[in-house]
Amino acid sequence: MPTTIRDISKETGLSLATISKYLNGGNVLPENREKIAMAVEKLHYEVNEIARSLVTKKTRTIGVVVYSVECAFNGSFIHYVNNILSEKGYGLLICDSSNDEKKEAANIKFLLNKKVDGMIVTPVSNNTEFLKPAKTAEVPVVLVDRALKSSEFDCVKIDNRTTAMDAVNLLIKNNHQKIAIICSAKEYTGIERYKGYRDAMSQAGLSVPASYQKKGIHAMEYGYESMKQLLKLKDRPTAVFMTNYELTLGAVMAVNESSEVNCPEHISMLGFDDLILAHVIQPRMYMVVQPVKEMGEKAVEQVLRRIAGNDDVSCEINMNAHLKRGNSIKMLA
Amino acid sequence: MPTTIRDISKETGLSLATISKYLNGGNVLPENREKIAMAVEKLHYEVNEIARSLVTKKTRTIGVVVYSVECAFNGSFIHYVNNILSEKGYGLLICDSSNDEKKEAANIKFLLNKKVDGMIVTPVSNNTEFLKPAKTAEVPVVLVDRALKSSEFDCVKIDNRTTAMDAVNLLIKNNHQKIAIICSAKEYTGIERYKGYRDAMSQAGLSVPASYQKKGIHAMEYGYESMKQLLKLKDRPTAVFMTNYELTLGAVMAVNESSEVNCPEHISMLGFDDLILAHVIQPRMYMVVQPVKEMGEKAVEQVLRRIAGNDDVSCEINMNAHLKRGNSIKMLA
DNA sequence: CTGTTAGCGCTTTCAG
DNA sequence: CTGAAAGCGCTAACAG
Repeated sequence: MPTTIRDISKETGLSLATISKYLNGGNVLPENREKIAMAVEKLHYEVNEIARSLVTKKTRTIGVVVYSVECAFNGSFIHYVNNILSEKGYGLLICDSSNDEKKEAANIKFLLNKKVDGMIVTPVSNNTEFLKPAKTAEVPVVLVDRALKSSEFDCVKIDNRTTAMDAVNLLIKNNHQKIAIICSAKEYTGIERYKGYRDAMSQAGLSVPASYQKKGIHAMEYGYESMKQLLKLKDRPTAVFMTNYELTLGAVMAVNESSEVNCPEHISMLGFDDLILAHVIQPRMYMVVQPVKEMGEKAVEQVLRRIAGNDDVSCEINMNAHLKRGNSIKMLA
Repeated sequence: MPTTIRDISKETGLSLATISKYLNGGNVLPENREKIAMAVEKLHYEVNEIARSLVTKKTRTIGVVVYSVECAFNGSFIHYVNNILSEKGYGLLICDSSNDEKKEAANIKFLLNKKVDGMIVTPVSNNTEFLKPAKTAEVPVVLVDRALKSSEFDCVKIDNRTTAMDAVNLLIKNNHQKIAIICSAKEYTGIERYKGYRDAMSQAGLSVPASYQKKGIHAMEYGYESMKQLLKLKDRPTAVFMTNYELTLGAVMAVNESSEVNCPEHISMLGFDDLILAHVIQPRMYMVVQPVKEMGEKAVEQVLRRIAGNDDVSCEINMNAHLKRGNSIKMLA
C-alpha cells in the first residue's frame, strides 16, 4: 500500500537505479533531482528500511543489552547512548536481561536475528560464554561497566579495583579502622571493587572480620538488609563502603530508618555512582562517580569504529572516576 | 556468510517451501522434520528476520517513544513493557524525544521507516499533529500517561483530574487552607492535574493566589526552584502539591536544604509517583501512585490487539491511582 | 549521468 | 505433504 521506489519511477519516467541513487546522495541531473523530489513529495514516499537492509546487510541499528533497565546506571547510560546514536541516524534495540543469564543469552540471539550492526552490553555476570554467537556472526560487541575479564572484546570501564582502593583510603585517612563493605559478588565489577577494598585494608594493616564483609547481589534490598545487620553488630563498624548505586540506596534507607544511629555521627558512609537520588537524600553522600555520559560516548564511538571495519586488536578503554564530597563521612579523632 | 534456508535445502534435498513451512510450524513429514532439524543444528542456521519481514510486512517489533528516558516513570514503564513484549517474542525499538516536539516527530517517522508493527508513546506535549504519519501508515498507536485530549487514538491513563482533586482534598481534610501547587503546564497530564487542584480548592471555597501556582515544566530543577520561591513567601503556604515525580524530587531537595523549614512541621508535602526514590528520602512522602506496571501491561495488550486486526473504535482505558501514606503531611489544628 | 539486470533471504500461491 | 516459481522493495554492478 505505501508507495515504493517503483511508483516514483513510474511517476517520473526515470529508472529505479536513478531513484536509488538520488536517495543515496549520488549524482543525478538537477532537472531529474527536481522531478524526483516532486514525486516523492506528491506520493509521500518513504524509504522502506527493511528492504534496504536486506540488500545492504546494514540495519543502522545497534543492540543494547543491559543487565537491568531498572538499575539507574543503565537508565542514565541508555539515555546518553541514545542521544549520540540518534544524531548519527542509528536506532537502538534495547534488551533487558533482568539479571538472568538465560535471558541474556536469548537477547544476544534475538539481536543477531534482527541483524543489528553492533552491540553494546553491560553483562549480568562474569561469564563470557553468551557472547559467542555474536563472535561467530562477526557482529562487534563493546562491553561496558561490568566489563569481563576476557580480553576478547572491546570494553570501556573505570579501573574498579584502584578506584575502590582510593575510596577506602579516604576513610582510612579519616582515621576509620573498622570499615565494612557491602558489595555484589556476582560480576566482574563487584569483585574488582571488593579487591580494591581488601587492598586498602591490608596495606593499612587493618583486619576485616567476616561480619564486615557483605558479599551478595546488586539490589537495593540487599543493601538495606546488609546495613541493618551491620548496625546490629556489637562491634559496629564506624564506616561502610557500598560498591554500587542500588546498594547505596538500600544502605541509606536502613540508616535513615534507625532512630539510634545517625550518619555521619555514628556511622560514616561512602557510596557509588552519583545519580539523581544523590541530590535528594540526606545525608549528602560521599560518592565515587563514574563518568556515565563519557562512557556512553566512548562505547558508541568504539562500536561504530568496529562497524566501519576497523580491525584493531580488542581494546580496553579506561575512564577515570572521581570522588564527590558530601557530609556522610566523619573525621575520627 | 551466515547459512540460509537455501543451504538447508541443499543439505536435506528438500525444497525451500518445505523448509519454510518447517520454520513456521506447518505440517511436514516426521522424517523430513528430523532431517531439517539436523541440518539446522549442523549448519547453525538462524532465521534472517529482515528477509522474513520484507515479505510478511511484520517485524514483530514495537516502537516505544517516550518524552524522556531520564524521567523515572518512563524508565520503570519501559521495564514492564519490555518484560511482556519479550515474552511474546517482540522486540522494542526505543526512542527518546528529550522533551522536544521536533525530535518526537522525527522519532515517529524513524519508526515508520523501520516498519514497526505498532507504537506505544508517552507524548511530549498536548499536540497531536506528530502522529499523523502513523495514522496514514495505519500503524496502531497507543498513548500512555500523558494521553492526549484527542479521541483518535487508544490511550491508557489514570483519571488525572479526579485523582488530583482527591489528593488535594486530603490536604484540605487535614485543615490546610493555604495550599500551593507545583505542576507542569505543557502537556495534558499536567494540565488535568492542575484542574483537579482548582476543583478541590474552589469546592472548598479556598482562594489560590497567583504566587501559589507554579506552572512550568516537568523537571526536577523546576520543582526545586519553585519550592524555594514558595518557602520565601511572606505568606507561606502550609502545604504543597507536586504533580509529578521529578517535581516532587526537586521540591523535597529544596525543603531538605532549608535550615528553617521542616517537613511536616512547617510545611506539608504531597507528591506524585512512587518510584524507588520515595523509599529512601526523608520525610517519607505521601504520594499519589500510578500503577505503572499495569499501565504497561494494558498498553501492550491494546497495541497487540490492534495489530491482530481488531478494529474497534478507539478506546480509553482508565486505571486507578492510589494514595500512599507517609509522614509528610501534618494535621493542622 | 542513466538504465538494465540480478539478487538479498524469505514466504506464498499454486500445482502436483 | 512437497516443489517450482514469483516477488517483497531496494541496491549494486555493469553497460551504455
